[in-house]
Amino acid sequence: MSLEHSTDHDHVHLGNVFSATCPCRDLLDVVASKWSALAIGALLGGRMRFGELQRHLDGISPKVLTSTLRKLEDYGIVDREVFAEVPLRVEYTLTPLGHEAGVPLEALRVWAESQLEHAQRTEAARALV
Amino acid sequence: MSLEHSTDHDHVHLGNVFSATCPCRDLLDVVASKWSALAIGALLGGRMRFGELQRHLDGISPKVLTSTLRKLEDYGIVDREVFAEVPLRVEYTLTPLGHEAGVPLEALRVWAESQLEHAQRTEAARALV
DNA sequence: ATAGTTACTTTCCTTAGGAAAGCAAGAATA
DNA sequence: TATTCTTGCTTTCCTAAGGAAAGTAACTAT
Repeated sequence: MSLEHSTDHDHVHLGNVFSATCPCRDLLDVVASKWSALAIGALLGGRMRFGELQRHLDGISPKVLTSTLRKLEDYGIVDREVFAEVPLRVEYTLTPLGHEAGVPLEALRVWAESQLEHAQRTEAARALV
Repeated sequence: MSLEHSTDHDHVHLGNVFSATCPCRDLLDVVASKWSALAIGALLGGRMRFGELQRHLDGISPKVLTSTLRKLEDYGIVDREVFAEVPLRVEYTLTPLGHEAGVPLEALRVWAESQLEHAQRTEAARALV
């Protein structure tokens, strides 16, 4: 209840996403996207290879998957491991930061899935226009 | 623990965001974006006029704000009210659905803001390349 | 007649998203 | 030896979305 004593569990608010120049705005931008949310969601289940991710994220092109994973890697959300085998094996995992981001993203995913009926209704509404 | 008896509190999983053709994929796409997250976050504080939102969402152009709000309106996440005054007044509010979406989005925002240090580190790392 | 207010729209340009095809590096097969 | 197969990409091309700047409509106040 008190703001006076903070513990290790408290996340200190250093930034403001509403400010255009705050670095945390970029972080939000990277994470708040359809493909990032799905990639992180998939990786919550454990490490995955490029091809596995591509099959899991139905409809993604290899180009977009690459750029999505690279951006997440740049921001320390996923980790990329290359195994010099033949055929080549590349595995992606979530970093601790990625796991943290995964919690609200998972909740968003669950929410979206639970709203199917509503989505169908609005789709029908738009079809009438 | 059991999946046998569901109550009114249970959200039924009707969809799968990982499937490209599932309507809930579109819903996720609309909501999982920088500007949508910020607009919904701002509106969690109560109704707002167009100009207020524009000032609150630092860096957004009126064109992008309009298209963001229109999309959210189409999906039943925000409500738009026009008051025939002079000068014109238009107010935006969250629908119940919007409030639901706001919960995980707020958590994502808080997470992004708490990770400022990390964002600065990665920014510094990229600057070295 | 001019300026001010609000909520946009329009134009133009750049960036991101998406489909399709190509590529590199070996291993296995014919 | 040549072809095929696998994986993890990259490249090219095109369209859609994002962003900056200026313009517009409608009415009030000066």
